[in-house]
Amino acid sequence: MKPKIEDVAKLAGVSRTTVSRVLNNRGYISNETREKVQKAMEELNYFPNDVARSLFNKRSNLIGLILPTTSNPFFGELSFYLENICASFGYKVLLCNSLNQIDKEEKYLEMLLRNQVDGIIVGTHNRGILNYKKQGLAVVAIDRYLSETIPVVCSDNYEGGKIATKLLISNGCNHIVLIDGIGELETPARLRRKAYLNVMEKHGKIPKIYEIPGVFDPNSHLAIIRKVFSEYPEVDGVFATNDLFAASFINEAKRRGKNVPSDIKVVGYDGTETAQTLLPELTTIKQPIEAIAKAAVEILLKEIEGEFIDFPLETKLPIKLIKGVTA
Amino acid sequence: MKPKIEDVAKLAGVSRTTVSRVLNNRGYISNETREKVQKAMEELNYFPNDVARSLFNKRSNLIGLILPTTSNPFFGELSFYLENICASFGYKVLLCNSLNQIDKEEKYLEMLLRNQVDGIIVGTHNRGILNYKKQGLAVVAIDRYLSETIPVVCSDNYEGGKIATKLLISNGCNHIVLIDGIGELETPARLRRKAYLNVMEKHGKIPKIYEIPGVFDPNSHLAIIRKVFSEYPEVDGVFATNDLFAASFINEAKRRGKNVPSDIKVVGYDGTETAQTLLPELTTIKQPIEAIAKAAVEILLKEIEGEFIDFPLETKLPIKLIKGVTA
DNA sequence: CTGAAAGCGCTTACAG
DNA sequence: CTGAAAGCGCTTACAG
Repeated sequence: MKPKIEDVAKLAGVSRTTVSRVLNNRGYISNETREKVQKAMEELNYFPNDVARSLFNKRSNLIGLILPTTSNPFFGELSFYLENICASFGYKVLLCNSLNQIDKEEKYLEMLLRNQVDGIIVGTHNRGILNYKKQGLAVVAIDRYLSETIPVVCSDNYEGGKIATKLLISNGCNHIVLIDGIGELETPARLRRKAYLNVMEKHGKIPKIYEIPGVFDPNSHLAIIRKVFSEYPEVDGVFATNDLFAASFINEAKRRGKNVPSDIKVVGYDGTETAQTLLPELTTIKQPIEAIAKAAVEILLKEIEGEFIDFPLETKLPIKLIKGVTA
Repeated sequence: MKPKIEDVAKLAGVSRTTVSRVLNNRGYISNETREKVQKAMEELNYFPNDVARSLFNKRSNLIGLILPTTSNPFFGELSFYLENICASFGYKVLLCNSLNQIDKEEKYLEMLLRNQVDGIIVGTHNRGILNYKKQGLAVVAIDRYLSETIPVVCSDNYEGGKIATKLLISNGCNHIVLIDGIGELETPARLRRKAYLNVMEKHGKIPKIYEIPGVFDPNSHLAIIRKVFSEYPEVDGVFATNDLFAASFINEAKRRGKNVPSDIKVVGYDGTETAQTLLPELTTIKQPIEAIAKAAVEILLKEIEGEFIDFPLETKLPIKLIKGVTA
């Protein structure tokens, strides 16, 4: 049904080898032959079967992308950039939304390996990936330490946490709460918390951390946020480690008749385009999402193309404070 | 390097055929043999090469997903559901962010065909797809009419537009503007506009339509929104065909000292989880994103699995008014 | 119950 | 400059 290389060869009156050669622009072919072949390809509306090519070449030009969920604006934007940048280099992206569930991640991982992906970009917390590094698979992590040999791309989380906390302090807050995701291992994003703790200590203030369990389920934020108000009513500053947490908090504060920023100041994190459009009032730390994507793809391609070891194990990109009105 | 079926066969002391059989659970195999083979597979940490399988089976279990951009919360959430539902049926998703650019769409389309996808889910405006329907490829469109034979899944756009416009009118608005994306052909989403026009006419009100060109670039909203204020200062109601337009409008209104809703009432569209979290005040028409995704995948799989013609050409899912405080 | 052979659609040495 | 042959890693009739 679909034309194959043999059909083209027959129509053009040449061998399959020759057709393959014009397809790949390899070896010598007379112009006459090339034209005959090209005409035949057009006539048949032929395009090559990349599955067959991958099988032979042991190269799929496929990249696996594992992240929690594209529903989240940070990962939605990140996946857009990652995919588009991959496409610009001729790579295709297999999307995996793992919701940070380990069983899902393992299934996705196996799926990607079965599909012979050339590399994997990981934005989830799981450490299971590391088992596969041995298999010679190219891997790059975004904001996650997966193993000593897997390069990481992240933004300057410590600096971001520092700026956010300092801003709240210099704006006169005394009871500053950190609203963070549930305690993941030592991810770079954890440095936001570390910076908060350090700055608080340095200024002689008592830190208070509240952890949201269902990080990617906005409906789960409320219970914890209510706890902040009931347990720590004197709260007058909040550093939320992502903008959705910040928004949920602001919303609940309003519902309780608190004014932001006069009663409570709030700083978020991420600064996605979506959040900036929907909630431009929010003061937040903006991550350079496009730059992160670019760095991640470039490193991964270096790994894939085997350019020795001249890629950095950690790439830290600068963040930026976006001054809104909430802090 | 990577173990292949032959390695397993050798280790287990059987033929490749037999290994394949236990892999696929096909034909008769003695328990003894099966166990030997399974042991060998584990020992070698073997898993099959799906590229080779696809080549033989002429079945890739790959679905192409073409949409404007996962940066946009509607498509971010949609792609999450689509991918997860596909995964639950054993299908993998190749992500394509076309930004509605025709040249990109054509390239993506060719890429998908070369990769032998079993089907394509399309959420972009392009009509080029239709050329390929002949090739026997399964296609389903989300909110787009691509051709007479391609099934469409959408929410009840007309009803949504009607509810939104009526709400503004019943809330006392007299100068209601529609802020819409640039004039695409006859997409189902166009019915939002049609409903607006019909309802306005029925109530003897003058419609005013403003079109935003860079639909997926929030930075481009502002110019048009300013025009609304300068050209039509009496505006007291806005129906925005997506929540980001609505947010941009509200933001500019505030900047101009207008109060929403007392001076101007605003109704948005989409009601994504992200928008509901970041801007819960917004009154909007919520699309049933998960249901749309489910219907789309189910129809596509029916097409792929060739279940005759028992899938509907148009699937219209109900929308819901979310009462916020902006209208 | 098990295996040898052919073939999925390509590409690449190797000859000529 | 061009082609016949072998092979990428699988699976499926067909025999036995």
